[in-house]
Amino acid sequence: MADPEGTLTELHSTVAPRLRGAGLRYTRSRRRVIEVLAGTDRPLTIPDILARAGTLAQSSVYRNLNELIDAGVVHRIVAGDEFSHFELAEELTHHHHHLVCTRCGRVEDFVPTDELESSLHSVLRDVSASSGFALEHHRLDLIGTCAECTRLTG
Amino acid sequence: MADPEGTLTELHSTVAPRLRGAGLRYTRSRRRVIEVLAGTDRPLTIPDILARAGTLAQSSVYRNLNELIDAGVVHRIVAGDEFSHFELAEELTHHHHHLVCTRCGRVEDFVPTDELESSLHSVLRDVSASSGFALEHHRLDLIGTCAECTRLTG
DNA sequence: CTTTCTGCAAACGATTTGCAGCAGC
DNA sequence: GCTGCTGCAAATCGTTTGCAGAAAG
Repeated sequence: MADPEGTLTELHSTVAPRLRGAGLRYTRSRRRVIEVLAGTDRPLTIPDILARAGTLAQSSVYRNLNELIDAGVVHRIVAGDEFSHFELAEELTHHHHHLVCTRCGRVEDFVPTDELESSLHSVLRDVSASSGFALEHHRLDLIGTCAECTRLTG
Repeated sequence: MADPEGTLTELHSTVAPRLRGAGLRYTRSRRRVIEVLAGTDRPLTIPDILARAGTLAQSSVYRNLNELIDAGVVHRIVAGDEFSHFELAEELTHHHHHLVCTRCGRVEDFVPTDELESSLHSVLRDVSASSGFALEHHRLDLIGTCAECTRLTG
């Protein structure tokens, strides 16, 4: 958490007005949660976050995450695993999808090629238009076994 | 559930050996669950299934679904909604993706064009190959508001 | 100061599980 | 018959919530 490049500072100044706009205070706990999420390249579970955050009540983390989600700053991923996973909203980072490991439940990010995204977009527009569905966003997950689990169990 | 075309009979004769292969009996409850899932065009929740199945204990449905999933005959969809949704495995029906409504939690099927699927496949192969991830399958969901909810609430 | 948070512990609710009797083969 | 399944009720466990004291502004 050294932040030599001022990335966190920049992040906080993006997040702060969003919360204020939602009538929320940008408290120390919320800042901590945001920092933890910013300091990783994969969506984290509540236990992950608690382990990295120092002293924070579990209930506060749950509550804060829900508020951050309502404010559009954090995104929840339900992977089928026992825990939900949380990450910063794509708007604060970059568009990506997920690799979900069916053995260990771990979720990792992957950034799609422009080619994939543009063909995806054009087709999705058609589908939603023809079914009267108002598309907000899409979710593309690759399900399988991560490198580590493959190594361990074949 | 008239089944004039014998579709259900055919389905049962596909499912039965799979269960036997997994050391499971194809009991009346399990047949019923399969029939209910076959009789709809969208993934159902446990309450949905109970409402359509006649008299079945909730715990048996939960238990049976898990066994059917282990046997590869049923597939679980976690939509972020309070309940999980269940559908027949694609192998018993056809490949498709989902439209998930963020307002009412309803999940509907959509069948992708060949164009989408083939570009998806080629890119996904690349991604998984380069990350050491053993790809089993993919999941593409469109998230938004369904036609009905749009009509009701704008 | 007033309002909104936090931490604790208790409540919730979807899903799982133990057990006694019943059905599949 | 033996084994595996069902139904019921109780237990589990991730997540939510009520409340009294503590920070934010």
